[in-house]
Amino acid sequence: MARQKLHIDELYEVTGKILIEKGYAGFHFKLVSDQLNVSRSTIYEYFSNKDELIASLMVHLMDTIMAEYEGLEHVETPMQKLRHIFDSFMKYAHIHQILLFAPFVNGDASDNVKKSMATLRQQHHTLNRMLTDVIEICKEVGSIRADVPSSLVASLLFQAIQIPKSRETSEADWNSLIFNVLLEGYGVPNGHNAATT
Amino acid sequence: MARQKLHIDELYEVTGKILIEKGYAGFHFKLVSDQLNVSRSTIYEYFSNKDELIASLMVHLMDTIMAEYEGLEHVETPMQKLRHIFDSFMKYAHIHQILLFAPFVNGDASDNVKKSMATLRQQHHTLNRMLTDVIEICKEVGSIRADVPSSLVASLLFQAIQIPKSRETSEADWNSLIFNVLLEGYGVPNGHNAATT
Amino acid sequence: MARQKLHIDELYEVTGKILIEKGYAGFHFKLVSDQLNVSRSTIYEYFSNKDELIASLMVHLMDTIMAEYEGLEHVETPMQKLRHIFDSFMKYAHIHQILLFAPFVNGDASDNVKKSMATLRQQHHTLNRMLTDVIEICKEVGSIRADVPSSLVASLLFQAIQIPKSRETSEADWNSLIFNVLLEGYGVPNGHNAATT
Amino acid sequence: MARQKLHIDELYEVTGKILIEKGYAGFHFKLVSDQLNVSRSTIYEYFSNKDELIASLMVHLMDTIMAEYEGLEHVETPMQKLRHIFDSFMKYAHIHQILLFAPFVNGDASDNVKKSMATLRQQHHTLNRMLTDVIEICKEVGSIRADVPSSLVASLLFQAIQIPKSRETSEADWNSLIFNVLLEGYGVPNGHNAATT
DNA sequence: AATGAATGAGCTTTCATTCAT
DNA sequence: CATGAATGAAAGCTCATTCAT
Repeated sequence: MARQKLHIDELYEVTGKILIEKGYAGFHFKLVSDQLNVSRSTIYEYFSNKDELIASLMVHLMDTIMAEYEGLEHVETPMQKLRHIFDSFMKYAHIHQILLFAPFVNGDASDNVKKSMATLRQQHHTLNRMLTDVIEICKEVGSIRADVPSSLVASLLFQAIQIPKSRETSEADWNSLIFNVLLEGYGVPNGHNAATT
Repeated sequence: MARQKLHIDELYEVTGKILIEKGYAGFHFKLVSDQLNVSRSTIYEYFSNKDELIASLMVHLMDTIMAEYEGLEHVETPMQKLRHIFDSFMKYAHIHQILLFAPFVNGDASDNVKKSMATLRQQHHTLNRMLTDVIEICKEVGSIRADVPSSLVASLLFQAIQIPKSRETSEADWNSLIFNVLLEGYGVPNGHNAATT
Repeated sequence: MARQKLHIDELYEVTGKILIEKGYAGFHFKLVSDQLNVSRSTIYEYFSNKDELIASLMVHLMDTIMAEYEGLEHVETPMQKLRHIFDSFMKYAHIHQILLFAPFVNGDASDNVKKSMATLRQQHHTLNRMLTDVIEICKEVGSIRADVPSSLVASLLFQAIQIPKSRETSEADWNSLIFNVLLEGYGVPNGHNAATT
Repeated sequence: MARQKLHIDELYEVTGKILIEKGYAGFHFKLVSDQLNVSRSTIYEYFSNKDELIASLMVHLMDTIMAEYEGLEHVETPMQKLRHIFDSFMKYAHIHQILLFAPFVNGDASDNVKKSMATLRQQHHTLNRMLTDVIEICKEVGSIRADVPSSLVASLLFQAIQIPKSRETSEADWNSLIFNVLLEGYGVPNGHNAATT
């Protein structure tokens, strides 16, 4: 077979795709090398083991995500901030799916992995804090019900990444709809909702 | 090693636990046999391969789930029906998590597996239909917003199984809260929700 | 399953059949127990291991064979004796096929096996000697070409057991034909056989 | 263990040897890898399973055999042709022994295996036809007795591969002798063969 | 006697990883 | 850099054999 250049970004792309499709344990170098038309051993020139590749990918993806929140302070209202965060969740839904595999990464694989995962945890924490802070402020200004735990609001917003995309609606409209439904509920105000107890 | 009796219900239990913890590809007979203190080969006396065990477990679990909907017709209002379904989602959240791995089961493993998975798909379809029907009726009687696609409502209700349980609140209260938040939204009616565009 | 009596003769029969069909290494207790509708472990009540069963079967079969030669001394001419031996080869062709697996039997399996195999070798040797003796006498009386090694004649006679049975001819006729062809050749006397060099 | 190069021809050689010694079911990769001083897994780099290796070997061997019959049309008399075929049987006796295991190959193992076995059956059929045709022609020209079924003649010629080699005679002489004995019989013409009934 | 259930040994196969070129 | 080839560890699976009932 003719020699094939390995491009890291392609490697990352394929790795992410396989992770989503097959799960963490279902990820194998063979699947990657087959799709990139390179030899399995070539990947080892760049990453010394499976977990290093995945951890490195995660850090890379997390960077993409964090970049979204650079100018967040300048966004006007807290609810607009929340919306911004939600939009970025939806925009990078696939990335968040991948990051969900973080707990599976074997940190003992190497020091590099350990470091990557530490960074990742750090950033994940930052992100979480940012979201919770915004939610708390929303509550303070009276935009979000005080009787709903912030963690629940955060959960609902985050889990929206798993909602299947609509094929009839544009992505923007679909996201708006979901955000709105979470905010206002799918119930009809003053409707026949007797079961709410 | 002293001979150890293998109980199918324990086997099922451990299998489900490992599936949730490690994912489909991360499931191995060794993990099971270690936890049950039996020999790996003993499991093969009952299930001739991984997929047969998992498929069999899924059918078993699905039966449990379907039993929940026996008396559903007698529930009074559609919204109460919806609540009933939601409650059973939450009650069997762990089961639904396991059933999410159904697409990974290798149907070619054996005819038994093929049959099990067919049954499963059938029941899954029935369940889906039931839920959608209830939602549609809720819309008709004016309990659920007509502008929200039923599939989205279904998604939100179903994905609630992934929300981490609260440690401060009783399960019943927690479920009520979630159901209520989905219905009425976490936003404050007539609050400062300018970002809803 | 209802308890099933295990009859040794059935066990022998099935064992022989499987040996012929699958070869020595392809023989498994599971195949036997399935065909006899008994439990695998039941066989161990009679034979303490695989090789013991097979060795025992072989001794049993060899006895059947040897019985054929009881009255051989009273047969008139040496060629008639040869024919008698040949007929018994053909009659017990399937048995001889089974006995061909003798070299595969693992004598270390147990002392019983060792003894059985020793008996077997002894009888095999006796049989061989008997055949060779008859051939030698045939040569002496001028019935068999002196220029053909007795071992070759023996080989040809014995290997006839592998010739597929004819479906058009009765077994007796078929055997006569083969014996005759071995004796007189399939060539036409004084025919165009220039390649015989 | 130091790394050891695996040569396909050695692999084929050892595979054939083990097949003859242990039979089809008695063939294991471990036996092979032990004899070649390579790791068992190394063999899987070349053949993805037992049957693929064996099927591949058989195709390879069959090619060797078929090459023998390239110039057969130019051989003068039919009896010389027959002799040519017989000689090649004897020359490649060990190959024919191996090919006898073809019915045991598990075609379901993979598509490659299926294809190989189809090729093999095809060639086997060609070979069979060739032999039968020559025999029929021999009959027509009066070299072979018309009262002997061609299938029997073919059987006798083919089964000669199982006759143990003589240690006292050269291979050429031994083959000539066998061919001659089959043609003319081991009986003495006009001798005391009263048992021929 | 006959059986169901359990086990270990050993074979099959996959895959991360190493190494010489 | 990229590769082909080799390897060991571990998972998948089969089967002879044991044991309590």
